Amino acid sequence: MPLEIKPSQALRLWRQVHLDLVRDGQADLSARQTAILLTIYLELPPHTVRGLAAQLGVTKPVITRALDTMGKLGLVSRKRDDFDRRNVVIQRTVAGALAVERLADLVVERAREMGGG
Amino acid sequence: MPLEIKPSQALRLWRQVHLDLVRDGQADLSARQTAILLTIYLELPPHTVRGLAAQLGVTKPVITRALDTMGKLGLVSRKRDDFDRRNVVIQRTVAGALAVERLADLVVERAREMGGG
DNA sequence: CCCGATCGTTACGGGTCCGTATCATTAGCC
DNA sequence: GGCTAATGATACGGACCCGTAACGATCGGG
Repeated sequence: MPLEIKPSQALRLWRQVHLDLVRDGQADLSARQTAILLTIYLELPPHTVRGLAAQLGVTKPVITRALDTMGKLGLVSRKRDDFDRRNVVIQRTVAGALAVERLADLVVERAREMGGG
Repeated sequence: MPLEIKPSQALRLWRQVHLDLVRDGQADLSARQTAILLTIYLELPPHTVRGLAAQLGVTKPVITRALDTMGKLGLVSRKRDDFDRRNVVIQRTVAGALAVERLADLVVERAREMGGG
């Protein structure tokens, strides 16, 4: 039961949601940061810097910096792993979950408004 | 004939497409840049700095800088308006059109892979 | 114990972007 | 011509991000 969508619809949806994000004055997340955020909130824990770097195909400092920024925004938090103290476990936050939920609603609503074609 | 999509589908689609963009090593466009690019390629010309700034709800320097960056990437180009030489007309490019088309195909394909739920 | 391997972080030099304020150029009108 | 209004570009100080390289902390096996 695949999701049917035409190229022109896809582009209009993509544009409209990005317009909404910009106009809402939300944090202007890059593609990398968005991918990291959604991976944390959609994939099963635990999440580590190493694992995220591998999934995204980027270096570890990229993840560290993104977590720094999103941490300041309250979207994620970090905690040392007590079983292997070299690891850092990335945790979800209430604010992050809310932001993700709002994004989902935004996409759903804008999709609903997309006429056929 | 609205486009039906569930919140969980929307999030998975959003994540997967962003993952693809990151992994393809493409230019890591911000939400603002994406909104600008798609507006130029989806809305009817002519496009001006002023008009784009108004549509996005941002200041003019934001548009100027974004056009600088995308110009270097070959995604857009600028030309002075011969009828009113204060204006700058933003033009599409072959590379830009290709990039937009690739994005559309990416979204369509990833949507097709989204199972129900 | 110690030493190599692995973890996440930090340092560095360079680039981009931000918002505000200012600028040069052009248009339009008297 | 001179004035105002409008356009897009630029200057500024500050913040963020990049990739590479190095770092301290920790684990685990000999």
